[in-house]
Amino acid sequence: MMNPYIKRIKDLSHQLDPQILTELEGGFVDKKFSKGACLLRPGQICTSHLLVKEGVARKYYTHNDKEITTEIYFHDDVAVSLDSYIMRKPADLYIEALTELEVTLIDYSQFHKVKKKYAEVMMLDKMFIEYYAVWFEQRLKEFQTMDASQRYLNLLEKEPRIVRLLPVTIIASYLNVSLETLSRIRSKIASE
Amino acid sequence: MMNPYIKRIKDLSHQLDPQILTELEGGFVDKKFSKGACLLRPGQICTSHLLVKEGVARKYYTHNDKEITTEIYFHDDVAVSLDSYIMRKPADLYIEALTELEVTLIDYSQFHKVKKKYAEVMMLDKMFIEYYAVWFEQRLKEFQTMDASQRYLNLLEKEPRIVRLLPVTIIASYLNVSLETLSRIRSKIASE
DNA sequence: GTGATTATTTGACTTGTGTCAAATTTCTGC
DNA sequence: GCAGAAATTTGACACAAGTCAAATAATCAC
Repeated sequence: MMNPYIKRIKDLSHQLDPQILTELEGGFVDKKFSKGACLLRPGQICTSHLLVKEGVARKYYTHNDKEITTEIYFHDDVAVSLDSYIMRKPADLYIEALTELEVTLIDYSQFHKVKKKYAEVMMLDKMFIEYYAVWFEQRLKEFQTMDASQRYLNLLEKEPRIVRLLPVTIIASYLNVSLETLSRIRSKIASE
Repeated sequence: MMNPYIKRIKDLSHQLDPQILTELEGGFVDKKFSKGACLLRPGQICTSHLLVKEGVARKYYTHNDKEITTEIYFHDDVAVSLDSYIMRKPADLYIEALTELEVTLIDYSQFHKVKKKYAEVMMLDKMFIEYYAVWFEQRLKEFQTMDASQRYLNLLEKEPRIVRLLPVTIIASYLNVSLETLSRIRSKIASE
């Protein structure tokens, strides 16, 4: 189920020296958000990674009053506006709690210090971003090669939790189709 | 013109210790390709970065016999199949010379050795991938929010060299529209 | 230059998907 | 359980963009 590269990152991070882990955890803060709460909004600078412990969140931006959902986070996923985080500039998107949500905030500056000190942490961070880039490349390919139905079926196969747990509005905005089109796709599939 | 983040990466790489530069260059090999030559094809493992010194190249994949161009490289751009390179698995795309081409191959294993030895090189590599991820995110956004004409106008503004120097076939496949549609878009713009 | 090939444009038609509006179903609070 | 709100479905229509085919323009070999 889990991507093998993500698995490798996890395995390696569990093998880190306890001393390093302690230093890393010095920059961790646990926080709870209620459903609908906004963890990041346009104009704010994203100064931490958000590690989801419990609940579901999403990242989205708006364009012509339409919401476009770009990522959906479940347990153990990491939410961050990479653009805002690395360039240290204001974000142009929202990160929102879709349910009651518990996250661990991994503060930029503490994480940065530990990365500078320990090459293996820098390496893990690099691996995380590599995975992120490959994920984006894959997702772009899906938009370039699949029509709406194919994207839906693909999502159903690769991310069944999204289809199972989230309202049509969110699923549609993640697939970048209108509510109505998604509804028609589903009824067509059901009638086959 | 140049992206500020890319500029920062370049500046930092010019400030590297001469000793490090020498070690890095130990893994460099210059190579020439003739127009139409293939630098990488599906099934091969991408074991180096290709730094373009002279000429133009592109990356593309095929889907239902249609070519989809994902990146176009000019002087100083770096071509690599990230997926194949980091996972060390066979590529599923082509990298092709669009003109007579001169590149510097940066070999994986030598580069890897130097990265392990010098944290600043690892850092630069990480910054490169961060940029790549942000670039992909941006490109995905373009496909999600712009129609064919907007994508063309956007390309004209952001990457005029592509529009100016390359045949319609390539431009169309980079914009993910048909030849005919691109042709109509251009004539419509010309008539305004 | 001339003919042959290739690239580009134009035309006619089809289709996927969006939009707006209305109907229906599901969810909520009380 | 019921009223009202919200979410989802269905219908009618419009339009962007694809496809196939033919015409025209540009390029190349000799």
